[in-house]
Amino acid sequence: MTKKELILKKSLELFSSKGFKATSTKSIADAAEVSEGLIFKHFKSKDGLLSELLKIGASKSTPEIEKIKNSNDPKDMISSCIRLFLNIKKEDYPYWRLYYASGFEDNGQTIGLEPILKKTVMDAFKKLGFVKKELEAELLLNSLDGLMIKMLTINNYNPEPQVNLILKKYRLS
Amino acid sequence: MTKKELILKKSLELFSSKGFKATSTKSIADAAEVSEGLIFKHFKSKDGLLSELLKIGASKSTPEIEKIKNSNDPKDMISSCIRLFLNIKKEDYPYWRLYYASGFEDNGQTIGLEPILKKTVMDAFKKLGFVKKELEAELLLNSLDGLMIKMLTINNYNPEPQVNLILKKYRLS
Amino acid sequence: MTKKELILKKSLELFSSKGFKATSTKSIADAAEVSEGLIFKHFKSKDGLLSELLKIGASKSTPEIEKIKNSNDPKDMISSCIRLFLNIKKEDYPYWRLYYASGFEDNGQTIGLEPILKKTVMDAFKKLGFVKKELEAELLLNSLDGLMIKMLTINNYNPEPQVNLILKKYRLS
Amino acid sequence: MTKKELILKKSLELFSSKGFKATSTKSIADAAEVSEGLIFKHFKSKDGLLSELLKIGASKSTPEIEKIKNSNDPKDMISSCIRLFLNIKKEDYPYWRLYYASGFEDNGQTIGLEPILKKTVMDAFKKLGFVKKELEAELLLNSLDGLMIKMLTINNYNPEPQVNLILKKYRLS
DNA sequence: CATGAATGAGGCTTCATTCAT
DNA sequence: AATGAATGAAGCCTCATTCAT
Repeated sequence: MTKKELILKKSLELFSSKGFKATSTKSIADAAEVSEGLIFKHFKSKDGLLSELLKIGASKSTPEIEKIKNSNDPKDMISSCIRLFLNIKKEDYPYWRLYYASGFEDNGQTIGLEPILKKTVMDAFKKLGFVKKELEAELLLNSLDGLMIKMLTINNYNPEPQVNLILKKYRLS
Repeated sequence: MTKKELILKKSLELFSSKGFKATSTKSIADAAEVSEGLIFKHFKSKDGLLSELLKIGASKSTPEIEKIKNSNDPKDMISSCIRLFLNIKKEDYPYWRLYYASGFEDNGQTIGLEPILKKTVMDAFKKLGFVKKELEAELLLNSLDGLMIKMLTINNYNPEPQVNLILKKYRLS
Repeated sequence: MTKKELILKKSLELFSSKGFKATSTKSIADAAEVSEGLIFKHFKSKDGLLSELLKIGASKSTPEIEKIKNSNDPKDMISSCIRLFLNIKKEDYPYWRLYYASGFEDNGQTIGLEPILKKTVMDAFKKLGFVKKELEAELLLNSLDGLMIKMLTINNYNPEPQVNLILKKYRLS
Repeated sequence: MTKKELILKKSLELFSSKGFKATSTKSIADAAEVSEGLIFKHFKSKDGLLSELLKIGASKSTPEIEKIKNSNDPKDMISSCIRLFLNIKKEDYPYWRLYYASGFEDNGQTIGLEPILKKTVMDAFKKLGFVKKELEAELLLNSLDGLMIKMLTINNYNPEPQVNLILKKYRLS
């Protein structure tokens, strides 16, 4: 692992566990066993480091989400959205935690899964003949956001039972 | 309004909109048109101010939640939980935003409605004959957490349509 | 005990144990169970309180020292100086501690027993026929200063053996 | 002289002349023509700076004291202890002033030469056949403490006459 | 690429002091 | 005489960032 990668790894962990503001560049440097100056050589600023982290995280989840979007069968699509959670790797939790926390730090941004999945889910509900497709999409995503937050916050939380229950409610299991 | 109350009011606004860490005690003092020292005379420390804020907020929502808990009919109880959101006053949004954000700041705490309502909702589902009462309670609360976050994050978000949809899903409307 | 006396008592204790600078007016007020404002009503400033304390302390030891100075027999005089220590009351230790500490706080002041007793002791040595009366006086006072510091610093230190030894050295016992 | 050394030098001067508490880190930074932050980069805290200073000072006097301790002849040993004072360099006065003042700041610590020299001096008196060796050692060290304080407190004080007088009293000159 | 010394702005907190009551 | 709310300056310390090496 290069020093740059080490900085990315450790800063993600720290930002996601203690918060962006509460994490000092010094503590990142210490955790990555790297000089403080190097962080700025690589990322220009603390904000630059955060952006990079969010970009990398987003790009990691993109392919999986693309796959969902390209699904033809609306039932499959919704089912995949719900199952998505079971496939998130433990190592990617810090990224998601950071993603959700960032939504809270500055007010006014959209938060959660909506900007990522709303359009897709709405389309699926439309194809399935739901009239109030937007409301339905929102409800599903809200439930999933709630679940996600629990996963990210509680140690060793197992989302499977909830996922199954949700699938059953939508008669997808 | 006393100066102490002014500090409480302005700090709640600032903490909830910019985050606890990102809000300086100086900025609170300026907003409340008060000397910085006074904050510490009244609340000992910045953390002390936060605690006070959370305590006050919690005590505000307590009576309403007590009322729900004392309801005898389980259908009423669940229905009240869901409708709860329609009754949250705009002026109390900052408190709730702070409450949710605090859950994120330090990892490991429980977050959201679960510590407040889980037992109550579980009992209601039990009385209604649900087998997987815990899972059902969790699902409902997750949905409501997702909704809550949207309410708190998006300006002028109207929760009523979602509330109605959820009520319909549980055949409570 | 009036509130003014309480302030004097508690501030003496605190100044002498923690130092003048390290003692806040708040801590004095707390210890004396009195409002902070009252300290300033009575003594104008923290420095004023210190002066008052030193003045009171000095006036307490004055009569005993006057008595020594008025002694006719030089042997008695020196002997009394040395025995002085055995008569200092436990309750007056804080004052003496403050007196010695004050000598250290700002550089350049004379410190210790010299300003109080030098002339007296010198006269006695002169009457006893010592040639180097000044040096002898200084030596005696230095020894007594060293002893005094030990008394004031070490808990339950008993100065009697040292006093007796010094008396013997000067053939006064 | 590196900036770190400059900080050490100036802080020693200031602490010893105005007292630890009464010296602000800002005033040290100004005196050393250095940013305030640098003090904390190098010494972690104001207390850390004080410790460092005391450590350095102690290590400076150690070799001379070791030499005394290793002396075989008890007369030489005591004589060296007394003469010690004549060899203290003017530049080391601030350190010694700090050392004595620190003993006063927090109550309960031992103060002065006792922790440094008592055992050595006692051994010497024992070898010389003194019965009350402990009392004698204490008396000598008390006298020397008194002398030391005068040296450190009074500008351009010359300890030589006192040193000679003490040597004579112990028949060592 | 990498370091570590150095900075200056700003953060939280404490302090002596004032003043209306 | 006594309080306690209030202040503003100052104190210690942390921070993100820069720069010479």
